[in-house]
Amino acid sequence: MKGIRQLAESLDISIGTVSRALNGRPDVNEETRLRVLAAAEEFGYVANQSGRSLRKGETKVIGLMIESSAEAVDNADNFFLGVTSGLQSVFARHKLDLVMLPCASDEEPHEYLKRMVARRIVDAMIISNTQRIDRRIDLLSRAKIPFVTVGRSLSANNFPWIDLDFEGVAERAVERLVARGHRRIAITAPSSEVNLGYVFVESYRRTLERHGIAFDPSLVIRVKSSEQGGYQAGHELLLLAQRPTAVILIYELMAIGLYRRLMESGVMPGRDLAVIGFRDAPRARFLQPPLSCFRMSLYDLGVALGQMLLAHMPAYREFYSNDGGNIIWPLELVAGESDAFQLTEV
Amino acid sequence: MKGIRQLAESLDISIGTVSRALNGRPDVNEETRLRVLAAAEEFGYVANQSGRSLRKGETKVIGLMIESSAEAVDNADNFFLGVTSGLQSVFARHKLDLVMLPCASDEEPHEYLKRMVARRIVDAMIISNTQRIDRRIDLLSRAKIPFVTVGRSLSANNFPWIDLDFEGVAERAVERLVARGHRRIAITAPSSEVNLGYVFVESYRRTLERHGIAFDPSLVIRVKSSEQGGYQAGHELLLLAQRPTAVILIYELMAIGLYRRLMESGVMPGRDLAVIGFRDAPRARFLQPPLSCFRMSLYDLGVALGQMLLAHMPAYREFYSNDGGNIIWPLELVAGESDAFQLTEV
DNA sequence: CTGAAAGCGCTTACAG
DNA sequence: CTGAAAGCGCTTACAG
Repeated sequence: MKGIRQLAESLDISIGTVSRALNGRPDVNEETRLRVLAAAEEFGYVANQSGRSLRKGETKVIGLMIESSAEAVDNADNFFLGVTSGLQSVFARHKLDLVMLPCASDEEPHEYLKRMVARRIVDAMIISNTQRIDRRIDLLSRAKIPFVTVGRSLSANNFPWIDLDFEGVAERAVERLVARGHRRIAITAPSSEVNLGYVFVESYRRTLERHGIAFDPSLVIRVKSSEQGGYQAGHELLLLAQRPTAVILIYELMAIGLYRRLMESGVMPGRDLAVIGFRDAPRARFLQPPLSCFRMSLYDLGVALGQMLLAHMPAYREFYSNDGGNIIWPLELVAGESDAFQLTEV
Repeated sequence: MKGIRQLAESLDISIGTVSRALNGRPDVNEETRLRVLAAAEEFGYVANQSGRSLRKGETKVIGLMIESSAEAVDNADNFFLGVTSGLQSVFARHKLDLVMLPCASDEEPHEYLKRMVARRIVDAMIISNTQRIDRRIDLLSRAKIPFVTVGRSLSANNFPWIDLDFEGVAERAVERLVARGHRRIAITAPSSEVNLGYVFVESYRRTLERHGIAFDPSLVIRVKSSEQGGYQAGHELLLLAQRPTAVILIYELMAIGLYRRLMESGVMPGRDLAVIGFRDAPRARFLQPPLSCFRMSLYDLGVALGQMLLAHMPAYREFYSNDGGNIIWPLELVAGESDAFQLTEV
């Protein structure tokens, strides 16, 4: 079986009728439709996507761009795989397929996206890992490709995004530690220009100042967002002249490396140093003492991203209310034991 | 800028010449080519993939099918992200793009693949998680879509595959444990029909028997290949009337759950029970005592998969020798301390 | 309700 | 070296 032509020939009707029958158009005799459907099923015929796309100007494919850097691999981040399920549950309603587009680490993300967009492989894009200045946002805006980002950026002031509540997490983490008597609280920040780092540290700073604690730049530890980065952070913490009594992590897997480095020096998390992590991750659950961190549903985030994206696509917007609001995605505190001690005055 | 027609118009030449210039055909005046290239760059023109695919009958896209089940998400497996880099390094040489096709957990993998193949979104496929009987292999063979699998299967006797050396791992693990005096060695096996489970257990059985140790079905513990599965395995081990002195795990993350369950009962891995894991994973490196396990390069595996696939594609086979040989991918032992004790007679 | 025909954006023999 | 034209597989006005 090749194409619609062969199928039509075998049924002795025109390709137009076959197409209409297959696409559920109302102006087809019911008996004809049944014959066509049966034959298509028998021959395993499915419309060639290229022909269809060329004619309709749409591909019915949505792309999710991810970065497959060595760092991402080492981190073994399940973030996007988790989000994927939620996205698909929304897209499936409209027979849209999701493909993940991995940008190789040796390719510039902007160039990669440009190529994907120009080739018109997808109708819309979801991008993530937004940088403070992110040219991809201009690119997509100018190309008029519907898109939504995971993460804010300064690059444009009006585009659809959903971002995790980094402010809220930093604020609540600081509050929690201050309530337990901590005044010297360190924080980790990513060494890259990813936007969330700025948001996170800024909220930390504001919350500290609200409590009359001066912001000390030496307590902002810039490391990679990885297990290794956590180890490095532990190392740097221990070297500080006046050691902090607490540390807030920006990335869940850092806790693993941090714990290890601390324990190597006989410093016990949850007893000698309070630790609060970011997102609850299955892999971090084994930590002893259990890590205090924040939890969210990746699936629900995927659903929200999918709906927001469709609300911005002409063909689907009727089904989704676009209130124009971007979303700060809330996270729920999971109290562990890594910060469960009251600091006694030294 | 829309299509080739507009670009040709702006240059006042025919679309045929533009196409030839852009595609590096030799029969184009060098000056003309330069003008075309400059204009294309300026307008950000890139050939529409649908038009191109339709005409050429190829998409220049390779698909990597992955399964985004809840289990896969929880496991946070970086396996495919790691392989991706290697694949891309090969594909980039031929301007082929890689897309990851996530099959939703509520869709039957065979149906999903059928749809992807029929729509002709990709020129070739890489599939994984091969089952003992896997209809996807017949599907791809019949559709004449070039493909390569990660994992063997009984479904066909001649198709290109690369599989991890499960035999070798099981064999060496058993040898190692026997050499340390163990006779009662348990093994975990996946509860699904995934082919590797059969290979793994069969090799374990053969090696035991070679050492005169009878195979005891009660020591084959069927659990999910996940952290939770490891916990469950630990639980079942402890319940066995005659407790084994060693256990071999089929999946790296199981070690995390296993350790936890054992420690809850005061059973210390590496002292009270020998443990050997499968693949070395960044996340498992924190385990105390360090896990004895096996190591491999995901990147190199990706390169090998990419090359094997291209050797089976008419358009690229000239560049790659296809010796028809499938590959059993070797893993290297990383000796930890989880099995570093000699069993003394009880 | 159905058929014949146009055309989506490309690439490539074929002429010249 | 270049242009004009055919045609890849579809969908969809347009006639009837």
